[in-house]
Amino acid sequence: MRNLNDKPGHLARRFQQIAVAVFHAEMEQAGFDLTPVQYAALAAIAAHPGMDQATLAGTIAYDRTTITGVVDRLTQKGLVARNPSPRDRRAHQLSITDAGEKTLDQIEPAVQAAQQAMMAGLTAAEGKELMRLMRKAIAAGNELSRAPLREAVSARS
Amino acid sequence: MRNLNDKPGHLARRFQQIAVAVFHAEMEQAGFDLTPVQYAALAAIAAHPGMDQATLAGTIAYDRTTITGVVDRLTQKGLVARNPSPRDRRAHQLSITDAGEKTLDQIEPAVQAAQQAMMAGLTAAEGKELMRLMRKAIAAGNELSRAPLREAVSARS
DNA sequence: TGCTGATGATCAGTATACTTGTCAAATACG
DNA sequence: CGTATTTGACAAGTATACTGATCATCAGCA
Repeated sequence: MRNLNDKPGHLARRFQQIAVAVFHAEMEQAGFDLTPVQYAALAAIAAHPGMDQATLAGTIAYDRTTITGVVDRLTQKGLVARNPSPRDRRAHQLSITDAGEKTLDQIEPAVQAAQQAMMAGLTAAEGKELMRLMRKAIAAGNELSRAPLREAVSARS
Repeated sequence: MRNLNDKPGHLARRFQQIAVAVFHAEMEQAGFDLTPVQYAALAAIAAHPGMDQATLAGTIAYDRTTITGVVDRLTQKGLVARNPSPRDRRAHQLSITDAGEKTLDQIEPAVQAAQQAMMAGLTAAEGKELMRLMRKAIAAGNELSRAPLREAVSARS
């Protein structure tokens, strides 16, 4: 009988489920209230200030409609500012606030701890191999999800 | 700077995202409207008829509150029956209907195709190794999520 | 028997994720 | 220059997932 443990789909969900739980736990212990998505978005905005929401979505491989809500919550927490773009009146320019910058610095240890905790059962070599295999599988399937990863093209025109 | 591609948390989310998309695509192509969770629940009920919802949740590692909604939808589709348990008036006994059994048979090829498609970028050996590593990491972190996997105790002690 | 704690199910609330559709602005093209 | 297509953002609707709470019932124990 085929067990659930033989299905990559089940294993993927389960691994991600644990990863999210670990992230939340570390974040709470550090005294912050940031979800994995919110962290990824905040870090991406810090790295590419002035990007619009669609570009942000592509950079971290999230759906555009999901990003709307994420940015809403980050704005509400005062970590991100959303301003009209001078170049495209449809778009919003995203930038990180001072509070956002500070938060990003302070949670870095918790983020590192979470990434290690979710690999706790593996040796260092196994962890590396797991990441390599996931990267390879993801690269092959990138276009299959609605939210493929898109390289952030720096401003050109 | 640390790239997203070095974070197991991001890779896990991305891989799962693609896995779900692939599952949906195969399911739709086969003419069915079952989500991954609904499939897992249906298969588990078929394998252990008469189990209650809490046991089901433990068997496929889902949160109990999530299972409530999943069973609702399966019942609405006529694939699963929910009856009061004769032994515990709090509990609901779950069983698969004839339509559920038939559906389960018919979607099997699509499920297999989905499991293969999400590993398409890997060699067979790599796929096996990816599953082994995920299983190992999951085993170590099983208790960290709110919905740990629980062995379904078959009628034996 | 009465009390206490554990358990099964559900609900309320929050946050992802996705589909589909709409709207306005920008861009491409003839 | 005007139209057709694309694009950025959002709204509505569905389905996971989780936290925390409530409620009824069950089981252990004094």
